[in-house]
Amino acid sequence: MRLLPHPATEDIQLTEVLRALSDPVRLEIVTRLAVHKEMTCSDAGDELGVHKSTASHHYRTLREAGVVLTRQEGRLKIMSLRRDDLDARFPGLLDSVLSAAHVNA
Amino acid sequence: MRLLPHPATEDIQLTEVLRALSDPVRLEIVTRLAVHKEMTCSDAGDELGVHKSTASHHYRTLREAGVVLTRQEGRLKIMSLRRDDLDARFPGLLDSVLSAAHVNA
DNA sequence: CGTACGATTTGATCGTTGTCAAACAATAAA
DNA sequence: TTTATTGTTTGACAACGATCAAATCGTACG
Repeated sequence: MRLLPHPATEDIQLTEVLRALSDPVRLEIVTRLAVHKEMTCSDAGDELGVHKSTASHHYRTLREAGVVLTRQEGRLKIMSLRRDDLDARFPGLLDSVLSAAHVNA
Repeated sequence: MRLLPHPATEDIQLTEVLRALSDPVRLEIVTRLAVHKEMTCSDAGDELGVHKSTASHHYRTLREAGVVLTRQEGRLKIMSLRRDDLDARFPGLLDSVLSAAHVNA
């Protein structure tokens, strides 16, 4: 079970998180992760309406911004929200965004 | 005392607000507005370190996203945060962003 | 009216970004 | 080892965005 490179919690930048969340496709990914806890990239991409390479680009953006954590299991890559890390760094931010996006966070 | 065109509260879009706040210069403007309540564009621009036309572009972006309200008094334009509108539409969002930006909201 | 002031607009430049398509890589399964 | 599955990477392209400089606009004041 490998982990892809992620920024440390203290290196997560507010403007980068906001930027990552400001794209509709990425916000959709995040709201789904809020509901399903974990998702494979394949599942996430199925209903996004963009090419898989585009989806992959968004996964990377979210990961590099520190919003999601990605681990590899077999040939699957599994994403999850970095809830605790984000809450520690920017208290209340993720919750308010999720509730603003009509997700029962 | 004239008002410039602004989006109605119900037309404020989450992704546009996040996008507006994701630029360091604009986030700086917003954090100053959180402290000073009202600012002329001239005052705001003085310490931003960008050309006044660049600053003007950011004012417009914030206004069109529904983050700030701009009114004209004489030859001054005065900006203020749309706190109530943003709170009504996206409860807690602005506060969490401001506190994340180290502002005693 | 002419001048100064405050701010926007326009034009140019340069980097970034969202997108698709096609090629590639890595892992699992037959 | 061949094949299928899962994602990533690369390349190309169009759109956007941040920036500065110069011109412009609107308002107030001599």
